[in-house]
Amino acid sequence: MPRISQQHKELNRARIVAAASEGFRARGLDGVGIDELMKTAGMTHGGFYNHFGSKEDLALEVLHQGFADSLRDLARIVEAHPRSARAGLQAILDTYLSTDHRDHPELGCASAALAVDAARHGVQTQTEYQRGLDGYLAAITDLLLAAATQTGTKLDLAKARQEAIAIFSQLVGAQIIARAVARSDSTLSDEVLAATRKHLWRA
Amino acid sequence: MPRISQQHKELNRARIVAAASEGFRARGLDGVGIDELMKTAGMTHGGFYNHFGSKEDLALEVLHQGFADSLRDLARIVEAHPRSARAGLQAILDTYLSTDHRDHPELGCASAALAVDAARHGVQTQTEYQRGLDGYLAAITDLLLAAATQTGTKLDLAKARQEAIAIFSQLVGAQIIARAVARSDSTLSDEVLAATRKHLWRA
DNA sequence: TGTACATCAGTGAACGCGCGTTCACTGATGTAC
DNA sequence: TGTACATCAGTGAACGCGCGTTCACTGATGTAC
Repeated sequence: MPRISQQHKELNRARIVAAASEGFRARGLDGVGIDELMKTAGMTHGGFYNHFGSKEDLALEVLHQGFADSLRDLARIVEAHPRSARAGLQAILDTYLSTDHRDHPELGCASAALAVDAARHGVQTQTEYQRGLDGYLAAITDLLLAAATQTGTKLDLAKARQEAIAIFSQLVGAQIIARAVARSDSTLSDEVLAATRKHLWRA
Repeated sequence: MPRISQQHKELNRARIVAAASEGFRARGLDGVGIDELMKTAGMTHGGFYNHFGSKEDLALEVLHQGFADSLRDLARIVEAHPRSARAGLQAILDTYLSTDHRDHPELGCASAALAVDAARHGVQTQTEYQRGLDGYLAAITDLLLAAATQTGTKLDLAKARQEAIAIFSQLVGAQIIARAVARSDSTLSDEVLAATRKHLWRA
């Protein structure tokens, strides 16, 4: 059958990244093998190295693209509430802390799914994670500042960023904990998400 | 050399658990092999199955003991502030969000280190994690109630528990994020811990 | 208390398996004329 | 436009390696008399 056209090659590459994006987020960077990824992408494992130099390279691309996708999702939610930054922020919190997000890590936030993997991997992986985190924090900070302006509250940049970090920590932590007990005690898992939601609403 | 006395056997078993406790927290349940654990414990790998039925069994014991240890540490901090539950709580937050805790996951909170592993493992692992989490939340809830009583604030049980969940989510999330960028951007990592500390102090 | 024997904790080789990676091969694609 | 040839994406077998687990062996420990 080979060889394949150049655009077909690019499509295949995209398929590999898509398969890895879901697989890595669901089961970790070391939890899915190249053989399985390539099978999911509709190929055999040998061709992998026509696209990537190593599994590590793929992980970096997945991390990069995963954060970009998440940021795009975030922007879309904000745009759906053009009148009120506060409403946009609340919509983000609700989406993030939904049981749907908990039950589908493969489609969800790369930060919650891959933070621990980043911590256990090399500097390159951490750098990619860090860039994504920076983007996230900047987006939330902007949203907090916009909300403050709209409601006439005073809020300086430093404090807004501090708040953004605290909020994001809470989102990631709650989702990770909720996922850790999802199969053993779904009531407790639901409670963690609900309590965090209520707690954040009050601020 | 073999066979060994019964108390020596128990000591060897404890050594295996200790090695696994550090290894698993530092690099995950699937990140350390039995061969390495047994070597760290001062033996060869073959004897492992005289102590545990499988690696999974060891993981369950490590999780169980890890949470018990952490709860004991927590109680010790509280006892160091007998006059003020509020001061005890603040000491816990400071300890948890210290750079020292970030830099030594192998000696730190089992929840922050192993939550993602629990999510990706079987129901038994999740059940063990859940029991530990329950203990943690109960301890923080009690502390919040005690602090409210001492300061004359009204706080019902449901709200205290909600607060406890929110606080713990934030602790775990901040520590996981801080660890994920520790090697790539220590300034950002420090900032995450500091911002979360300040945010929690205000409540 | 002393002896004879069963037990069993630790050893180290071996097992099957899946991993990341390499490679000779293939034939359709892309290119030079 | 047509032809001849180089390129190279995907295939599938193979590589070395580390994993969790098994097992025959050992000799000191524990026990029965």
